[in-house]
Amino acid sequence: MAPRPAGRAALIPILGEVFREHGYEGASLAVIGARTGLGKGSLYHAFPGGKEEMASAVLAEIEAWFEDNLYRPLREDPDPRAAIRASLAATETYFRSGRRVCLVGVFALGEVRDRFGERIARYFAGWRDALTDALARAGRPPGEARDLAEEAVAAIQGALVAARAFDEPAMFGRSLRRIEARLLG
Amino acid sequence: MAPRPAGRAALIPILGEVFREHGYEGASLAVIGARTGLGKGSLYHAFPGGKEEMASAVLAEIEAWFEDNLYRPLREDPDPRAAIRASLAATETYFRSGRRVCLVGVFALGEVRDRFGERIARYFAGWRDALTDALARAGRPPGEARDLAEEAVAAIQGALVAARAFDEPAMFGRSLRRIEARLLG
DNA sequence: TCGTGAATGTACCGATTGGTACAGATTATG
DNA sequence: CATAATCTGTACCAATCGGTACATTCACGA
Repeated sequence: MAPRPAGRAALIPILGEVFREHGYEGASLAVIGARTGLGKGSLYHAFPGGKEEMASAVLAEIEAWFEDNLYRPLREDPDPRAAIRASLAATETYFRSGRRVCLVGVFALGEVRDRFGERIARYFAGWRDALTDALARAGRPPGEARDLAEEAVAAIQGALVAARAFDEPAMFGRSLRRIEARLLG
Repeated sequence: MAPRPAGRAALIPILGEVFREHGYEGASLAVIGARTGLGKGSLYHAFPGGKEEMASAVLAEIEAWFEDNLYRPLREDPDPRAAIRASLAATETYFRSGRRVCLVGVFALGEVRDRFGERIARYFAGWRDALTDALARAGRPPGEARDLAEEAVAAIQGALVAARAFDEPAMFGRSLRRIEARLLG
């Protein structure tokens, strides 16, 4: 596939934040235009498929980031315990210590799940499986590893919801530390 | 306050489902009308404040339901361990074994949080505090009780997100059983 | 300096949004 | 039956939605 204009790449993080803050349907072309400083002409030039293509590009970037920065290290780091610790630290940074919301989680709860269902499931499954792998390599019995991983992935999502519901971002860090204790304890 | 027409009460559960499925902004008057079988005239007669009043009424019903069926029993049941078990069973039933989403959680993640922020926080705080109370009465040290409660409330939200992301409602029941083990173990 | 294609802003499209106005139907009360 | 209050459907409103069309501007190679 032909390389898209460079500007496109720069837009994706902005689009990500807009989708995070407003959700898929809530992210109108008006607010996207305002945040990117671009008119519809430019937006549709970079993303001929409109909003759907924008969201798809954002999802692709997120998938790639998590694969590179979380899943692969969890699977491949020779020190699985260190990898688990590092992955939780990266998670805290990525979600801005609870001030940022998980776009995939938001999508999962909304109507857009029908549109991106496969990729949403893949994002979560990738996380769970990578964590399962690390836990197993750290000595956990396979079944227990998978259970713990499933629990941790869900707990992270829940911590993001709760931190936002309480309007208390610090809750996210507390949750991550509890999760780390459970995983490594 | 004067009692609203009886029809109003019957509408609220329907409105709740619509808001759950579509979110606040996604629940257009068109779909609300279709689901309730009522025209705008009737809807605005029952809820002069429009969508905001509808959502507010739904939230009020949810708050009351949780207070009556979860929070108060957790605080008052002389057998706190039985109360915790019962509250988790009620939770599984309420969320239809993971097929139903938490409206308050959905609101917390969306833009509507600005509109209902206080009540969203109160819903979560009520849950956490009631569970903290039961755990303390069951013999947990106060700090540990509160931590466990916070973790459990977040975990329930996370389990709902994950169950929907994986499109695997059974995950919710699994999570609840793990939570029960942690709380009572 | 010119030409060319990419990049961009703007006007516009039909559809839909939340909300209002109001006339007519329905119901309860005398 | 008559009258009044309560409901309810429909037509309508301005604003906004996602998306298209197109004329203009821009950067850059020949």
